[in-house]
Amino acid sequence: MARNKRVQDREEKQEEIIHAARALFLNEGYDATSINRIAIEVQVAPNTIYWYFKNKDELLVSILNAELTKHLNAYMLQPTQDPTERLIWVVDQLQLANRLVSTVHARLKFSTELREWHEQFHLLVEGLLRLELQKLGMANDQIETKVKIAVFTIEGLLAHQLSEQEKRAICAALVSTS
Amino acid sequence: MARNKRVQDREEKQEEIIHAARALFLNEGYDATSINRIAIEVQVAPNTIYWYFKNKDELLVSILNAELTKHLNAYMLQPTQDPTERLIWVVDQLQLANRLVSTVHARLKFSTELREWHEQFHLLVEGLLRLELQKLGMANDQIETKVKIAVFTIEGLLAHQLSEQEKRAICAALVSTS
DNA sequence: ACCTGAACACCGTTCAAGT
DNA sequence: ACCTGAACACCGTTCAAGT
Repeated sequence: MARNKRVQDREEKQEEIIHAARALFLNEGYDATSINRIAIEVQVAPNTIYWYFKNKDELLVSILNAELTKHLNAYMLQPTQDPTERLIWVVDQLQLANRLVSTVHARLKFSTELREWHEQFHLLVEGLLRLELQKLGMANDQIETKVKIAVFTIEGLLAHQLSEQEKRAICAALVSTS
Repeated sequence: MARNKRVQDREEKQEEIIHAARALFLNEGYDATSINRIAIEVQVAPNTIYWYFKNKDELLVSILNAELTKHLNAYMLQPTQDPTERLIWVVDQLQLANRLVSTVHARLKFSTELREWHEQFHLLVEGLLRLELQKLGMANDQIETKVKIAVFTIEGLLAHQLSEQEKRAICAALVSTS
């Protein structure tokens, strides 16, 4: 059917743009990557990007959703049961996407779509953390505060490069039930 | 002396620009405040700003230094000895300058001067926190990790608006010695 | 439906010229 | 020393026009 063919093409092209933009955002940064630069990579005119995405921030959100799906899958399939190691694993994964993470925070004030995505992401991470802390048998009245401290600390770990040793000590402290 | 007179004038004009820019950065935000807008406020041509400050980020650093001096003074004069209350006080002060704080983080990647200022600021805050935790008699091998968690959590508190209740619970947990 | 050339409005910053 | 008019290079985005 012509209808389906077209939809297929559109999605392929969208993914092509997402893929190119993702690489550029990670390597050069969001601000340093002009729409023009992405367009060159995909071999179209700059304004063609706007046929597939409402604007630069929505393109970013599309990239983030693709990344999230990918990593969430890996998280679920993780073998380790040790909570400290699981937390370190998450931090390491986020570290690799560090540039995207800080871009999200930097652009919160410019895009409501991004703000919504960010809020969803926070709720998701908090939910996963809550589960881990419950599994450890932490008292319920402590959990909410600990979860928030943990989430903020993870963000801090990403924003400020610490040594491997400091990172591990912090992660261990975050999941300690004392 | 003509020499001194001139220096005086220059500093006055600089402070005038700092004062105007501070208000605009706080009310409208750094990005939303064009150099042109500041120039209008001070009644000069846009490029005149560059006679007094190397660029927009250096103007920001000047504003930050003025703020820091002011608040550091108030911190030292604070009457309360309760560590939780002292911490909440700091968070509240930073909350009021919230827009400046997030601007600093957003612009770290664009300005080395700002990066240096930010690092100094972190060292200062960590130092003050370390002192507070030592006063509480916390074990030395725990302090470094706790200090880092506290600093990151404070940043998180500023970035994400929480309720008064949550804020207090978190601050209390940060200075708990258990 | 998809793509483009040309333009728009705006930005921080620079430079040569004035006093 | 201090200030300015005019320009530069660049940005994300829009619009009318093409196929």
